[in-house]
Amino acid sequence: MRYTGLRSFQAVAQAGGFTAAAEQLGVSQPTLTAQIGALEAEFDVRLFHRRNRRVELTPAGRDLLAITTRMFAEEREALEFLQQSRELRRGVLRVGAVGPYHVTEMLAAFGRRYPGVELSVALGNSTRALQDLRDYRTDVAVLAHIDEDPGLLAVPYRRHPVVVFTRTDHPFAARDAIALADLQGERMIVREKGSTTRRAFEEAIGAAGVAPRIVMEIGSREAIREAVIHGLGIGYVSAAEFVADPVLRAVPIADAQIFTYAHVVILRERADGRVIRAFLDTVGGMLRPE
Amino acid sequence: MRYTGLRSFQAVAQAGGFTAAAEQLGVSQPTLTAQIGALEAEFDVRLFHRRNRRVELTPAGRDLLAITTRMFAEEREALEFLQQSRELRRGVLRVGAVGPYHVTEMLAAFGRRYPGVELSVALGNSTRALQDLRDYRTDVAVLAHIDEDPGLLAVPYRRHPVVVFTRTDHPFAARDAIALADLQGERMIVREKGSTTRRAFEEAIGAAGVAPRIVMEIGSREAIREAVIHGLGIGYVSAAEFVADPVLRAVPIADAQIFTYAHVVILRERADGRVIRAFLDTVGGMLRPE
DNA sequence: GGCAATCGATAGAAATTACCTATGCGTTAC
DNA sequence: GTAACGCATAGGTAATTTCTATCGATTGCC
Repeated sequence: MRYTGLRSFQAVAQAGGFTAAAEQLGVSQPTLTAQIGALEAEFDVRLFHRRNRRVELTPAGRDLLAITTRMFAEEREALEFLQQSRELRRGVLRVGAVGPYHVTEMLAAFGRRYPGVELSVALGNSTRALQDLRDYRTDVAVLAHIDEDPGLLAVPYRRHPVVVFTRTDHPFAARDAIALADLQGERMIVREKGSTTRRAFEEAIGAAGVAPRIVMEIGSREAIREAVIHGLGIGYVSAAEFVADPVLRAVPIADAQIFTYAHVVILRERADGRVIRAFLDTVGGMLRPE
Repeated sequence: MRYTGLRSFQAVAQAGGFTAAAEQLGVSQPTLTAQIGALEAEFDVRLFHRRNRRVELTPAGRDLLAITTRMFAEEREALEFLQQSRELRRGVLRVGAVGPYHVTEMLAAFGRRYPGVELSVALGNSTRALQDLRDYRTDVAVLAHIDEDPGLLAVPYRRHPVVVFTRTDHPFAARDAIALADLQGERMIVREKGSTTRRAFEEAIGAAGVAPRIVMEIGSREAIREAVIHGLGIGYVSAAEFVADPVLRAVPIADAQIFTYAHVVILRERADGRVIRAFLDTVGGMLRPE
């Protein structure tokens, strides 16, 4: 009652009459008569003088109007906020990712489409990214890794071939491509166990029966790159993550389909969230598995 | 729906849970589930993460909460205002009067009883006072005059004898009282036609068959006083309105009951107004005819 | 000066909304 | 492992809101 009464009061006060307010409010005039009557009766306060055919605010009504005007301004703001949220003219999208490679591209596209939505990116390893996702600290994760958790939904975004890279003084550096078999006995520096790239690579050489000579295992892309630059051996990396250098050369592997995949991962239970849907939709138009 | 939904949202957000909010709000928990569910469905926005057995605001929820908090603060203020109006801890009382004689006394008593109510007095002639009353510019009028208008309600407040006043060098000045008959042939200065005092006075001398000699008719108490001071004749005035002066002397009339009455006048249609009722009630305790 | 139009009040009924009880499912705590 | 806790669901009830029809009164127009 209190809300409806105040709303009717506000409308009548602003419209300057019951009939006008009723039209403006989309209700019938007796409704307003009843509601304002109830309000006045409950608090035993006259809010309007019904002077003949005209209504006029009492002093108490004037004071009340000042308050309700502010109140309904806030209400409008709340509804406007919700409306804008629905239309994604505002909101927040928080993304966790292991590297800036793909996520920047995705967020650029999303940002163009929904300029009102605030974007935030948390970079970290895949474990952290997944934990943030599960804890609702992020809405989306961009990962290579695929967790078999049924609570997760992973959408393949893009795949990249794994390439070998060497110093320019290595024989491979002169070639357009190599064959997997060429790696037999090669001194290689590899990623740590658990690396998605390593898993894909080892699967391929295992299937081909090729056995490079592993000289070092390092848990960092950047560190491997340094090691290769210093001539400790050759390395491999996802083509998307290869950083050019004057003394380095990336060489494709011709006869093997070794890929790493970038996935967009969300919580299945949040798949119907509006911002998340919009993000997947935006990203969906960018799918281009190499 | 919108209001109830927002109220439920506000309660859950502040209480930190549906059950706690339900208790605090005096409704059942499913009510809140339904209402917030409806709100979220209507705008397709998640406001809370229902994470296991705990609820947590989403970013959108946090933004909305900031708005609704302000909104409900305004609502509380509005209800508080109405509550205070009911208890007359605030409000306005506007009084119209012809002179400050009685109204000051009444307002002092009213002000002591209802310190929160703002008081205002408009002094003027009785015509103006009545017009202000009819136009709702004042709530109460304090008048001598009684209008026979059925729309008015006049409460007698106090009555005052009409006294004769003279210069101190006039024979009457030495007497404790005079009789009506003593006025026969006296040079008198009288009020204008329509004056309540004049009507009461003439009624009395008419009944007694006494005929003073009217030397002047003036439409102002102050002007009559000046005229008497200058020796143009003797005057009469309501005892309550007599202003002392070294050269003036007021003399009661022993054998006549000539009175003027102070009335508290209100519009009958507003007799049930809270402030007006309170005023009449306060004044009622002060009734003391004479 | 009379008639039509306008505005708010009233009465009674209909539709929508808000709300409750009972219960289920999953998690947390002892 | 069991009990307690917290939110979701289902179905029904109570309360509020709102409607239509009509009246009474005033204002404006001709």
